[in-house]
This record gives sequence, C-alpha cells and structure tokens, in this order.
Amino acid sequence: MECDVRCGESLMDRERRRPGRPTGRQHVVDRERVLDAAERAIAQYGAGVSIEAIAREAGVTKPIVYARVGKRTEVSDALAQRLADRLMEASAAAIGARRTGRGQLVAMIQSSLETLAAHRELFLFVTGGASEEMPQRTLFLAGQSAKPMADQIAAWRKAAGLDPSVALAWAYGVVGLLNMVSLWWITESDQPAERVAEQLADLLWSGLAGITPQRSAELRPNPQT
Amino acid sequence: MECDVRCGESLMDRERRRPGRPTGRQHVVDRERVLDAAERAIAQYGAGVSIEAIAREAGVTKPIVYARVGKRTEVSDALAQRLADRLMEASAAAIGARRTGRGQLVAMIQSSLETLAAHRELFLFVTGGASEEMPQRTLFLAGQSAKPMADQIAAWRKAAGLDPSVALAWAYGVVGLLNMVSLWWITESDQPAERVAEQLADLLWSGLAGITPQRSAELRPNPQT
DNA sequence: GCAATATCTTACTGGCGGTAAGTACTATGG
DNA sequence: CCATAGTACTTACCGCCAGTAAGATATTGC
Repeated sequence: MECDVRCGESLMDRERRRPGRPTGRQHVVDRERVLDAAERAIAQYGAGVSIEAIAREAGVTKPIVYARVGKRTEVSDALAQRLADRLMEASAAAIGARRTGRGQLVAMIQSSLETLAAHRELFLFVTGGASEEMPQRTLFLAGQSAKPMADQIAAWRKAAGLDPSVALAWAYGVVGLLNMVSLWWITESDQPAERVAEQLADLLWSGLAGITPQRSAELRPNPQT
Repeated sequence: MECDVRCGESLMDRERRRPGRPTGRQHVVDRERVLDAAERAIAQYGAGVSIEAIAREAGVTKPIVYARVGKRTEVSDALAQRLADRLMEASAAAIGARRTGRGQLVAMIQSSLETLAAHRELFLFVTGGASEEMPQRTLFLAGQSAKPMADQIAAWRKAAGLDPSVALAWAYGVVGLLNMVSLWWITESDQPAERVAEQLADLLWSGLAGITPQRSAELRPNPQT
C-alpha cells in the first residue's frame, strides 16, 4: 500500500504511524515532541520560522501542530515557559554555593546571560513574536520570571525591615534590564559574560550613586565594542 | 473628467493633486505627513495596523507610503526616532530645575513613564514591530536612547573618579528597565507614575543592597495590583 | 466482517507585505 | 499651439503564510 511509503516519509522512522480507534494510547507525536521540533526548527531557520517548517521538523503536517499546541502565539508561550524554566534552573545551580547577596546576584546575572546566549534564536523567537497582542504576551512572559523574583525581593526587604511594596516594580525592572542587556551582549558585545555580570551587579547592588567601592574597577578596563 | 472625482476621493480635500512635470514643488503628501498619518492610524487601530490603513489615513495609496518612507520596519524606525526625541525632550524639561542627582533621576523616570503612556500604541508598534530582524531593530531603537545616556553616565563616573567602562552596559540596562516597567505600568498597574518613579529611583540610585535610607518608605505603602 | 471512531493529510481561504506596470496630468521645446 | 518628456499616483498583481475544513486511512468493538 502507498501508506507504507507515505508514513515513512512524513513520520520519518520514529515508530510507524498508529491511526485508528484509540486504545487510550498517546499520540504518535505528542505536544512535547512538537515543541522539541519547534526549538530545533527555530535554531536552524531563525526566529522567523514558518509553522510549516516546524511541522516538517516534527515529521508531521501543519494541522498537527495546531492540534497539539495551538497557534503561533501559543507555541511561543509554551517555549517561553520552557525558557523561563531553564533560566530558573540555571540561576539556582549557579547561585548554589555563593554566600553573599552580591555574589548570588552576579551568579544569577551571568547564568542568565549565558543561558540566553545558548538559546539565542529561541530567545528572539519568544520575545520578538507577533504584533497586536504583544503587550499581553510580553508581560505574561516577563511575569513568568518577574513574579517569583518579586516574592524573593519582598522577602529580602521585609527581612531587612524595609518597605516591600517596591517588589513588583523592581522585579519587572530587573527582568527588563536583563532582557535588554542580553540582547545587546548577544548581538554586539564581545566582553566576557563575567565582566558584564559584574558591571550590572555594580549597578543593581550599589546603584548609580556610586559611593561604594567599585568592584568592576578591579578588572582591567576594556574598550567597548 | 473622472479624475476630478478620483482626486477628490483619494487625496481627500487637502489641495488638489498636482501631478505632472514638477516645477520644483514638494510632494502633495510628503514624508512627514505620512508619518503623522501613521501615528494617527496606530492610535486608532492599534499596533497591528496594516500599511494600507496608514495609506488611507494619509489620503493616498500604499505605494506612496513605500515611496516616502519605506517598508514597515522603516516606518517603525522613523516613528521610533520621533518617540525617542519626545522622550529626550520631555526628560530635559522635567529635569529642568531639579538639583540633586536623585531628583533628576526621578524626574527622568517619571517623565518617561508618562510620555510612553501618552503614546501607548505608538510605543507598542515601535517595540512590537516585526519578526526576524528584531535583534537589529530593537537594539537600534534602544541604542537611540542608550548611547546618549551612556555618554552621560561615563561623564559622571569619570568625574567621580570611577571606572567609566561600565557606561554602555548600564545604559542599555536602564533603557531595558524603563521599557519593561513602562509596559507593566501602562498595562496593569494603577499606581501613580510618581510613586513608581520613586520606587525605581530607589533601585537605580541606591541599589539592591538597601543599606541607605529608603525614600519610598516615606510614601504610604499600597497593595500591588 | 462491518461500523464507529480517532488520526493525519491534502487542499483551500483570507489577508497582508511588497512591487510592477499602467494612467493622468503638467510643463517645456519647436 | 502641439508633441514630447517627465513626474505623481493608482490599479492590479504576486508570493507567502497563518489558520481551517473536508477527505482519506487505519484500528478497534461488536
């Protein structure tokens, strides 16, 4: 039958297609596999990938992508979730042994930079998505990282006897700062991540007032790109 | 002649169309008018406006938009330039009399928030633009504000006897922070701009270390949105 | 074996960005 | 005064892609 041929083509060789009345079985290509494929396709073709390319990469056709995940923005949201998780995970691991607040901050920033650089196109796909509903989407995405961070900040502030109501604004601010600096660093800076992380930590930890000793001064100054 | 009718339709009533060999005259609808129309169309239809809608608003047809300004990204860039100018202007005006560094910072932040809120959809159009080449575009746009700011920061730091090489990273960070917080504030916060500006100034001026007296503590704490 | 049902694909629609070719009009040269 | 050259603008089109509807195919229950 010709299906043998077509199945081989479209589903690659990962276990013959299994249509027909279900026995409670999972889909041949489930949501996670589609998202995996989406990541690969994005890495390969850039942030402007077509849905069809994603489907091809998954070894299925477009409607399957819509059935498993949804429209483009929903693909983007799902991948944003993955990316946020990876950022959290990487940060947690990097912070690890660090003791001082500032040391933790540097570790967090540096791991964020490196994680985003490692998933450059994914980062661009997720942040550069689609028009029109961008406000909701960007905020939702940023909130993914910002809300946990706000809790953390509020806790610290409370423990220090300071007003915790600044937490949310600060958290969104830090997320935005990291976003933009990551974009800049990935695209046109060639300084090592550690150095940029130190610089940002100077800003975030000690502030613009700049009355505290500058740790970045310990590093050899470099011309900017 | 039927042209009388068509001219009236397409060019509205702003001075009959003037085709034919030019006598050095300007275009009937010049670049600035197209950009004005683009702003109006964006304000009306949101960040997802079609080029055709912009053309209609200008009283011309699509190719004219392409002839005067260029493709969608170029429209976006031109409007970004306008917005950046307005931000600068508003900041300069707001800073005005302020004396202290921190006071200037608060004024700058607050005026940015208010300016962006006043041009909400334009802000979203400019930042939410198009896919694929987003990196270059976002950075170009951010750089518009970040580079002058970097010069300022470098000057301040040098004057204070501190390492100025942090300037670029800091500037992009501050721009990103303002971007994100503006988006958040415009979309889902109902706190007054002044309060948010104070909070951010706390972060940027004194840093996360939080060992300096907190001015925001002087304001009555509110539940976050 | 036959019907019911889940699964995947082919094939299509609508809309938009961008462009090429055509039309209407004015000034200048003979 | 007429033809020609040259410009301003429009109509009409192409290609592309997101999203969907209808059709084909295989598997299970009875």
